[in-house]
Amino acid sequence: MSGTSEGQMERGGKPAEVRRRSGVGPSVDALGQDLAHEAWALLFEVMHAHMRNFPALAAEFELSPVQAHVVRQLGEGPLAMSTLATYLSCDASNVTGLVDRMEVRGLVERRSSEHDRRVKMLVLTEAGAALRERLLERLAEPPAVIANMPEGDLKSLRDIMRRARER
Amino acid sequence: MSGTSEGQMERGGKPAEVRRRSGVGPSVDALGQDLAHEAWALLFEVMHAHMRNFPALAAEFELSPVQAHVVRQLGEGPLAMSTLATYLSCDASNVTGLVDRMEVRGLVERRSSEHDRRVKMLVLTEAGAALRERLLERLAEPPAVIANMPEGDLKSLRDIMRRARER
DNA sequence: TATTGTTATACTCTATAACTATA
DNA sequence: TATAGTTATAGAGTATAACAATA
Repeated sequence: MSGTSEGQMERGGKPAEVRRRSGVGPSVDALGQDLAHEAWALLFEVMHAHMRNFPALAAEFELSPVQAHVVRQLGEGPLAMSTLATYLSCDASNVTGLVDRMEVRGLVERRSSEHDRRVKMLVLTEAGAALRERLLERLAEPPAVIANMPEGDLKSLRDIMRRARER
Repeated sequence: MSGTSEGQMERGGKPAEVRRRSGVGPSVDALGQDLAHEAWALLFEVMHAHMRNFPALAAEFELSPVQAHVVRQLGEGPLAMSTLATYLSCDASNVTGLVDRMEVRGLVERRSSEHDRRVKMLVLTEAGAALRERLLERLAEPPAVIANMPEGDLKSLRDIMRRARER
């Protein structure tokens, strides 16, 4: 469930254009454009192009996009199936088949929890961990749009995102 | 249950930092971290949570993620099926079923091209265009991580992304 | 009774290959 | 022959519902 989505529904309320010019809410610049909206639109545009490439990136490792996500998550330590389902924002029933396929390929293992015998903990195999290292290095490669930025922009961007993460 | 299961504990580990080899790639700062890599990692982390929410956002309009993408693309004007396949980075055969489902829902129409009768052009119906307007407004809403930024950061971010887009 | 993981079922997205109707 | 779109088929991700084992 997406907890942030309800407060934004417009059921007879004022459309976004009206709010933008009303002077209520965030700062408005000289063009009458909400600054946050503009920055977000630009960021979205830049990130969208890159995110669309993610399936192809995962395929470089013969992983589906979701499998790549799982490999990434699982590096932090053992994870219960149900916890993984929460992280993936999907129903627990899907995790069974997902893990089945990854187990067949020797990437993950199911281990029964000793505390609660209903629970199965997932861990990366040695092969899975090795694959994860390569995947993380590949993910860490900045796309051209970032790599081509001048040093000043990179430093500003880094600092802005550091602050954003702290909030 | 004291210390009985170190190996089974969930999320017990430390975040595995990606180690950067020095001397590889562009400039390296005092920490031995490549600046572009660091900025990219932060941006990726901040954006990742939001991008993962896209299926739920599309579902607010009873669209699959791909259908939402199509509605967005189709606003620019009529599009050949094959061109849409290129934009979606998928095989043309998939577009048939995709458009079938959207046509049944009255969101798009197929129109035979007059120049080349093999080609079918896709256009949004009136209902599809109306849905697109609502979808674009929803997509334009900045997530909390952006909306909560101070004005100075927002302006810097906007300017950096404007420059990046021009390159 | 409630929870964890599984199974069964159905729908969508995706790829490959074979087909059609045009060009 | 080559191209645009379709159909057939298969595999993967997703949701809901019913179920067994365990708590």
